[in-house]
Amino acid sequence: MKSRPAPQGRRERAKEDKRRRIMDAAHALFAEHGVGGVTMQQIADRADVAIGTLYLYASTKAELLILVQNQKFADAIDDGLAAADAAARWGADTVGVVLAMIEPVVACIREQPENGRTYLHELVFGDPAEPHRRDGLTLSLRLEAGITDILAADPAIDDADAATLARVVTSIIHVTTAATVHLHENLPGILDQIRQQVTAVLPHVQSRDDGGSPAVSSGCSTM
Amino acid sequence: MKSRPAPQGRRERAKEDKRRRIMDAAHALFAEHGVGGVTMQQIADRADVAIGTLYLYASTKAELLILVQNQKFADAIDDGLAAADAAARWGADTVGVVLAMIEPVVACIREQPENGRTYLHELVFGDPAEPHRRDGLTLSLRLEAGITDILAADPAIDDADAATLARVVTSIIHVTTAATVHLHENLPGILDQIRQQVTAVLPHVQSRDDGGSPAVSSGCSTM
DNA sequence: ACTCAATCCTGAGCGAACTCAGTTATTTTG
DNA sequence: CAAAATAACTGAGTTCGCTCAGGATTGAGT
Repeated sequence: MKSRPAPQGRRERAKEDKRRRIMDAAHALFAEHGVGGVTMQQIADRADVAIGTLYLYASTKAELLILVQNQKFADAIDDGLAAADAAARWGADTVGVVLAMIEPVVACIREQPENGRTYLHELVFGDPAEPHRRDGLTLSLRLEAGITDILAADPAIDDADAATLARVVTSIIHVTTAATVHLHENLPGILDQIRQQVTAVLPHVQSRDDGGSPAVSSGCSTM
Repeated sequence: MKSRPAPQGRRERAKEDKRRRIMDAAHALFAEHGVGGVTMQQIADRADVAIGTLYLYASTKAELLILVQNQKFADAIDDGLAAADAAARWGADTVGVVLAMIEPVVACIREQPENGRTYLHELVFGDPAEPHRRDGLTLSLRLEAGITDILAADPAIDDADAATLARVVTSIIHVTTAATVHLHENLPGILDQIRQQVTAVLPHVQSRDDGGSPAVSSGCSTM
């Protein structure tokens, strides 16, 4: 009766609609007040569902945050991959390419420090069984794989070490962007800290200032 | 009446006694059930104080955990420093010395995984204003300083880089010991992961089996 | 010995994350 | 189309971390 219910059952559509409302509500409230400044009840009210329903879509407040942040994170990683590609084509050295890749990601995390910190933390330390967290971890792996590729392209880096070093770089990013010690610093400051550590870690031309060694280099590669 | 009240006022003694009881209760219950399996009320009961009183001695459940764990952590660091000294005297290479230093610390954290993970996390991500957390951070710095010394003693490592690399090593330890991904692994497994990463990170003699290219390099720089 | 600050302790109560038994809406079956 | 089966939703209730107004204890002043 009354026209075709159209694609799929009505139930599916209702669910999809609810998911949207919940995500929108959570996104808006988290963005405005930070995770800690919002209650699940508020989100449920804004999404016009009961709290119980909210917990059907995200089994935890953290999961809800992750659900929302995954989107931004995914975009940031895509941006980073593109930027890294551009930088590599432009002739930047390995550290430069890595930083180009990282920059959007760090910016995304530090955009709203509280949310970004909590997000990162929940990803790494939370229960990977939760579905949204799983998605986030997959994203995280994509980031790490991207870094691995960049490192593997450097002739000075043994291919066998590339993955290990990429993991190290990931740890550096995680701690530097999320630790309370660095909370007061702005984005350029954070990126500098990361650059310093990544530079020290990669088997690059050691920047000695005792003479006149060319800084940017990668020029040592024979390409 | 009745003998000398002895050292200081009675109040001070009562406070000291309470602190002891609280720490003992927290220590025992955390050890047996893990942080998540114990309520503040249980701790208060066991220490024979009111909950309100508990919060006078540790302003947060996390702070209470930190208060308890700091002791073990401090001991572990001392053990590590001693072990590193021994290893160095014995002639171990830099990675070996670093691992000797780290081993007791990792063992301490993984002794009761849940508590160790939470402890580490609260240290790094919590509010440094809380006094006990401050103490823990100081310990953390001691660990990092120890690693810095070890690295600085290696002629292959630029003194300027030692501190930076020590921070990287600290990040590696933090993520590898506390991330959920590594939760299932046992202590040797964790230490292996750390060894692998530390080895990749330090500008050591790269083990090349491809023939004869002089490994250490940095040789591409014109120095 | 009495008063009276100062300090410390107490536990009922509050807020918020999360649960679950019961209800309602949708789809399937006869 | 009605009835049964299934899936989804609801919100009062539970738990636990944490607070704070009031009560008890101590030690100094007189």
